[in-house]
Amino acid sequence: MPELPEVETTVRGLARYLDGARIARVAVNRPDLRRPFPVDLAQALTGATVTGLGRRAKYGLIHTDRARTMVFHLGMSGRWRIEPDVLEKHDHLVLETQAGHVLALNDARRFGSVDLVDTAALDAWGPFAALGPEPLGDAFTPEHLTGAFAGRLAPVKPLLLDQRIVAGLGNIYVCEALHRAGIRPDKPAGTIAAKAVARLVPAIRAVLAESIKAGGSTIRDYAQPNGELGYFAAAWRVYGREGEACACGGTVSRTVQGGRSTFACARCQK
DNA sequence: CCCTCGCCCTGCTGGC
DNA sequence: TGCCAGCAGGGCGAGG
Repeated sequence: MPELPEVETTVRGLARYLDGARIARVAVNRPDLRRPFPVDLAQALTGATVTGLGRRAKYGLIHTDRARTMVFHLGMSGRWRIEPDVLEKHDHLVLETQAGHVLALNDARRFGSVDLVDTAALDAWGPFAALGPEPLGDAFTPEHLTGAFAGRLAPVKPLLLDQRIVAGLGNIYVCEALHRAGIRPDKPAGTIAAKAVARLVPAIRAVLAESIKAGGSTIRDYAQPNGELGYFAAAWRVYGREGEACACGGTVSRTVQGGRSTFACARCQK
C-alpha cells in the first residue's frame, strides 16, 4: 500500500527512465481507474517530453513540455512496472519512450487515478487545494500540529491520516510514528501535551526518511519500479505485529479505529 | 465545522 | 481440493 515513502521511491525510479525522455507511444487499456482517465490522455502524452518528476502527498507528478502534468495516485495496489517482459492483466496504462523503455501502470484494485493538470495551476487543482504541509518540509512543525489539534476531541490517529492536516501519511507510518513518539493512538488530539507533539513531528520525519532510504515498505503487491522489494517492512516496530513483544517489554495490540487496523503498545504509548 | 461510517475494487489468506 | 468470510485501505460522499 503505497504511502509517501513508496510514492517517493516510485517517482525516483521512474525518473531514471522518464526525466528528459520523449514519450513515443501511449496505450490506454481501460477507460478509468477510480475515476475516468482524461479523454485526451494518450493524445496529450504522445510526443511530449518529460521535463521533470515530482511528488505531492501520495501523488506522483510527471511534468511535460506541454504545460501539463500527469498526476497519478497508486491507491492501494498501484505500481509502475519497468520494462515488463510481458504485459499483464491490470497494466492499465503503458508508456513507451523514444529510447524504447516501456513503463506500465498496474493497479489490480483500481483505487488509483490518473489526471492531467495544468502545471502552472497544480496547487489549485481540486485534490491538492486543501492538502496540508509535506511532513518532510519546513512548514511541518510542532506549532502547525498543535494548531491543527487544538480543540479536537477525535483520536489523534485518524487525524494524522487526514491529508488536510499533514499530507502523505497512511496507516503504516502513522502507527509507527505514534509508537516512536510514545503517544497512544486513541488519545484525543487536543489533549496531547506540547512536549509530546514536539516528539511527534521528528518521529514522523524519521520514520518516513528511514523508509525512503530503505526503498519503502512492501506488503503483498507493492514493489519498487525496478521490481526489487523495499525492505522497510522489516523495520516496523508495531505495524502488523499483533501479539508480538514490543521493545519495551509490552505486547503489541491491534484495535480498529475508523474501520482501520491500529497497532500499538499500551505499555510505552501513553 | 466536526465526526463517524460505508463504499469503491480485487486478490490473497485462513478456517472448515 | 473447494468454498467463503475476512482483510488490506486512500479518498470521498453521506448523514448525524
